[in-house]
Order: sequence, then C-alpha cells, then structure tokens
Amino acid sequence: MVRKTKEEAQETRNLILDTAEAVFSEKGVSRTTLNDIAKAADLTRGAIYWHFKNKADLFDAMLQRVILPMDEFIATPDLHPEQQPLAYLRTRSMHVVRTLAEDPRTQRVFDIVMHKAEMVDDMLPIRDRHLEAIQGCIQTIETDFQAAIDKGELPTKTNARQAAIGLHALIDGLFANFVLSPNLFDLMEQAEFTIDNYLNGLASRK
Amino acid sequence: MVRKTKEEAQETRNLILDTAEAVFSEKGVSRTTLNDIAKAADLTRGAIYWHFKNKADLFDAMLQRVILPMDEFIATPDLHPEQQPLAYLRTRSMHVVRTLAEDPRTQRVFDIVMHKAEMVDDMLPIRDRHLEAIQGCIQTIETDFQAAIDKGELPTKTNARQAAIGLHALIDGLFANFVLSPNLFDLMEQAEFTIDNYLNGLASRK
DNA sequence: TAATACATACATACATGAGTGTATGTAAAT
DNA sequence: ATTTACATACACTCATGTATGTATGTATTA
Repeated sequence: MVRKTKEEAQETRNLILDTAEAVFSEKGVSRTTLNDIAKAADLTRGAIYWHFKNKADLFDAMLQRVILPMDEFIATPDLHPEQQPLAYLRTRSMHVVRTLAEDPRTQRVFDIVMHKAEMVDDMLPIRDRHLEAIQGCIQTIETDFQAAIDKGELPTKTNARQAAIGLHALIDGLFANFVLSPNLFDLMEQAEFTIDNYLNGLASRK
Repeated sequence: MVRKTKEEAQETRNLILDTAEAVFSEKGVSRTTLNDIAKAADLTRGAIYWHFKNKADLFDAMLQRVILPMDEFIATPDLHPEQQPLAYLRTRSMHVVRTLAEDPRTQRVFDIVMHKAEMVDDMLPIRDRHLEAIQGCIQTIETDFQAAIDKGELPTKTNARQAAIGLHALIDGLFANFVLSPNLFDLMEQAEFTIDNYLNGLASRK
C-alpha cells in the first residue's frame, strides 16, 4: 500500500481521527501510544506524523471536530428581540443537550475530555480554551437572564450572573454524569425536567 | 539517613502522600513519575515502594484520606424523623459543600480526580467505587425527597429519583467548575443560592 | 542488662521495555 | 521531475520493577 490521491489522504486523516477517538476512549489519552492508534487504523506511525505534529496536535484536531460546532452554537449572539427570553434560553439549552444525547461521537469526546484526559502541560492550551468557552457560555446565559429580568419574566432582584453560573453548572453536571454512566438516566428527559425546574424556581422566587 | 522509629515512618508515609498530592496536582497523575514525588519529598523511590505497592496504590491511598470521610458523611443513614426532610437535606448538602469550600486538600484532590487523572486500566476500580458512591449518594437524596413528598413538603407527583439525580448533578457541576477555576465564583454563596433555588423550584411546581 | 538476632525503613544499583522523534526509503500522483 | 503520502529503521530517553545493600530499631534470650 502506498501513495494516495488527495481525497484518499483526507480519508486517511479522518480515519486516524476516528480511530484516535476510539482508542483514547478505551485506554485514556496518556496511555495510548501513537502506535496503538496506527495499528488500530491499519497504518504506521509514519502516517500519523505526516498528518499531525504529535499526540497533542492529534488530540486537539479530534476535539475541534466536536467542540467547534457546539461552541459556535452556544456563542451565537443572543436572542431574537421578539421572543420571550426565558423560553428562548430554554430552547437553546435543550438544543445543546440534544446534540450530546443524539450524537455518539460527541458523547465519546466529552467522555474523553471529562474522564480520560489530563489537562496539564501540552494540554494546558486546550484547557484554557475550554475555560474561555465556559466563560463565554456563562456570559451568554447571563445576558439572556438579564433580558428576562428586563422583560419582567424574572424578579427584579434576580442576580443574573449567579443564575447563569448555576444553570451552566447544572447542565455541565448532567453531561458529566451522563457520559460517566449513560444508562443511569435518560439525558433528554432528565435535562428537560431539571432545567425546567431550575428556571421555574428562578421565576417563582419570593 | 537511615532507619526510623515507627512514628517517624508514619510521618514519612504522610509526607509522601502530601507530596504526591502536590505533584499530581501540578503535572497530572500519568505524567508524574514516582521519582518526581520522591525527589520533591527529599526521598528516593525506595521509600515509596516500601510504603506503597505502586503508583496506583499510592494514588488510591491519597484519595482515601479525603474521600472516605466525605462518603461516610453522605451515606449516614438518613434523617431524624422529627426534622423537616427538605430542610435537613439542604443542611446536609451545604455541609458537603462547606467541606470542599474550606479544605484546600479536598479541593486539590477533587481537582486531581476530576481534571488530572485518567480513569482507565488500574484506575478502573477507583472509578467503579466512585460510581458506586454516586449511586449511593443519589439513593440517599432520593430517600430524603420521598420523605419530603410523604410529609407534604413536595407535590405528590414529584419524581423523587429524577429530583435526586438533578440535585446531585447540580452540586457535582458546581464542584467541577469551582475546582477548575476557583476564582470564578464564591462556592458557598453560589451553592446556597443554586440549591435553594432548585429546591424552591421543586416545592412550587404547578 | 547486655549481647545477639531479626525485622524495618529506607537508599542504591541494575535490567528491561516502551514510546518518541527523526531520518530515510519509496512508489505513486501531479 | 518533483512532491506527496505514507512505511521502515534507528537512536535516544526515561520510567518501572526488582534486587540488593545497609544502618538502625526492636524483641529475645541469657
């Protein structure tokens, strides 16, 4: 087996990424060797080193396939002014949940990031981007909450930032527990209940 | 320097555990060498291999110092019958939060487990115990919620298990985000608000 | 109570394997 | 003819586990 056309090379690259996902998920990032991935993909390390700089670079590329679309959606500037802020926030939250609930690839990658990767050294830039994404996400939610307050959907004294951090932690916790043991509960059902309950609690505060 | 008395040996063991905490926290579990820990503690690998079987054993011992007391508290059989179930659950939840908020060692270990360790291979038994702890925790909360329902503090139609999973995810998410970036929010304040809001939402359901 | 024997608490040394990065080879595509 | 997309080969480091050394504590015995 030898040299390929450009499209075939692209397929090889995707194969490497897919395989990396599977092997990372099985053995954890630090314990998987580039040779493990190569062998599982019926290639050699040469192929991997051709397409990626090293393991961190490969890991990063694997992440981007999943994280980028999700981040972009979360960061889409905020709400259509004619909509009800709270309902809109709820819809957007459930959309993110649905993405995870329905896409096994997203589940695997989240599981890898949350439970099978150590965020240190060469992974630190990735962790930093993750942190920024969290901050952006919270900021977006906070803006939505503030709009809800301004439109009278929430009590005036509501602390939008606090509420936002709470909602984010809630969804984050659900994600973490779900990928940790997917058959513990039904994600969509549980998320719908929990998010509704949280928002309901905000609206009905004394 | 050579052989020590039994108490001094115990001190050495604790020193190793303390140092492991620090180094794991800095470099991640898989990237820290037993030699790293030994050097940081002004010892040699010989000392570590005397006190522990290997790195996984050392890691486990480090965990137990923090996790055991916490698990025990959570699993304490449930509520004094004369108390209000919801208030009691709230108190217990905040107690756990306070443990994390006030003890830097607990924070470090949680951070290591959540973000700096890969739960695979020899760590799998640890992950399994963690999973069991989660299940037990949820079960305890569920029992409390059921008691609250029985005493009329929550609507009859409340799904106690769903509510329990939600509360657990909420606290777990708060913990994860807090240890990830401790200055993003004040844990006690945020937890008090968020938990209250969640319970309040449960009680005021249509 | 002092001498002796054994166990303890480490340090040191060694053998081994494994993973990484790079250099080089090579056949096909362009 | 040159570049591409890999495979192969090599050199190097480094972590692990174990084996061994050793000085001191501790129990035993006389």
